[in-house]
Amino acid sequence: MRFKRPRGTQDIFGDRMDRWNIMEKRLIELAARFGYTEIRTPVFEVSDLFIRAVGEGSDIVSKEMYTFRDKKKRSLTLRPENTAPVMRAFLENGLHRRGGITRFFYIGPMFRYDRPQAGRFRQFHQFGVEALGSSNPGIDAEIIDLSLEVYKAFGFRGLEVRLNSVGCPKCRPSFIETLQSSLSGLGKELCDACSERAVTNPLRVFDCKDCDDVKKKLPVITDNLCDECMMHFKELQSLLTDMRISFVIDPLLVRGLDYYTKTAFEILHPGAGAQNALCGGGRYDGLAEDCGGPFIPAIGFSSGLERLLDNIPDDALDLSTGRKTDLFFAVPDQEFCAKAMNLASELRGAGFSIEVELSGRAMKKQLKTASESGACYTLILGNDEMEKDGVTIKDMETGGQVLVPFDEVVRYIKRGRKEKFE
RNA sequence: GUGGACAUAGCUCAGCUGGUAGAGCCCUGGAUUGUGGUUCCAGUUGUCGCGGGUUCGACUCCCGUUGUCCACCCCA
Repeated sequence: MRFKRPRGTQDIFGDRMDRWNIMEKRLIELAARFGYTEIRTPVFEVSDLFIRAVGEGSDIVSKEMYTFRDKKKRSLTLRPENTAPVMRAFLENGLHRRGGITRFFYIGPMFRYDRPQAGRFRQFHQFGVEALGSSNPGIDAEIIDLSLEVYKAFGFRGLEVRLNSVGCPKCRPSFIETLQSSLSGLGKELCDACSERAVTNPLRVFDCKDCDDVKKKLPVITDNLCDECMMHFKELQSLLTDMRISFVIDPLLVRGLDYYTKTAFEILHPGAGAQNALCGGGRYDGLAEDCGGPFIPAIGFSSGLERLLDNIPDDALDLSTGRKTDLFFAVPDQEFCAKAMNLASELRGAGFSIEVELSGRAMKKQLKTASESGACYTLILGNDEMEKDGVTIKDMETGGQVLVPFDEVVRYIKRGRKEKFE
């Protein structure tokens, strides 16, 4: 074969497709239970949206975007994340004029030109939630609660909520300054990578795994918050405590996207390897203004669905309930296909699902396929049956079979419905 | 973008220090001339990822390339 799927992409079908469908259905139900409605935005946007929102210095923008030009030379980008597009849609459609809180969820593919690895793809899928229009810490708590419910719904245990506040434009710049000066005083105690980070993106030093000793000497953001951020942070903590949601304050948690303010959180799944962050989120009070809109405080999170699906405990997602077809139609003589298909549509009209075997293969194979399809009854239409104006109906559990006249087939199957299909 | 491992039949894999490929599953046919989920028999599996080099000869060694996996950067 000449063609292969592009690097970091995947074909989803069969059992895995079933699992995806079950997972998505459950996510949508859960979001609805919290009053979130779905929003679908384009998979590509004007490149500037991401450059402005996510931040020019971020890795996402500097090396991971799928950017291309269309025939009018406009620069477009396959969305690497969906918070900025949702905010763009919110503003563009004038939804902020409705007032109150707007709650959206989304589910769909995202694209990042990154090196594929366990739980990481170039086209991947995210489920995410955005609540726009409130700076109340209560909505932060709601979002964290919702994100945890997602994983509970799939049988996860032992999850850990990491919580931090990354400040706001009032307090973060001065913190970064003190951080930088304290970093420059450390000189060679820093690893090579961190020496660079100290200049380009000092907050990222907190992510370094080699510089643990150094980190203890650094100032901590939660000690340097302005009054407003501090109060927000404290209120959120007490709300979470009231809601019996346990969390770990992690002053080293910094998010890679520029738009985050105040609350930042992650949900960790210990034992998932390097890709143990199942979901990340936070508040982005400045994003609406960055996009040229009014001040709209907002918070959200997004969850990587491949990571979710691959980490679901084995016993938690039951696939055995989904019978594919009720009935199977074996047709040993292909000349009778038309008659079989007519009967099949009659049965479909009566609400049954039925698969018609049109390959003309040996009976043995047809029955084998019937067996694997999980059908309760197999209808057989060949020479013998045609001569008697009926079809053979075989009960796949008992193996017994009877000849049923054509005009009684639907009634016969319906009679069996009670025990077989309910 | 960096480092490491790997790449053989549709799938899972074997193939020792170079002599041009094998098993299981699947699939097809038969025992059962139209009857499955259990047997038994037989058969088809293939540019040994791609390109180049060394060699009388390369799946095997060397180089490059593409892809996969793992880790880093970063992130979901």
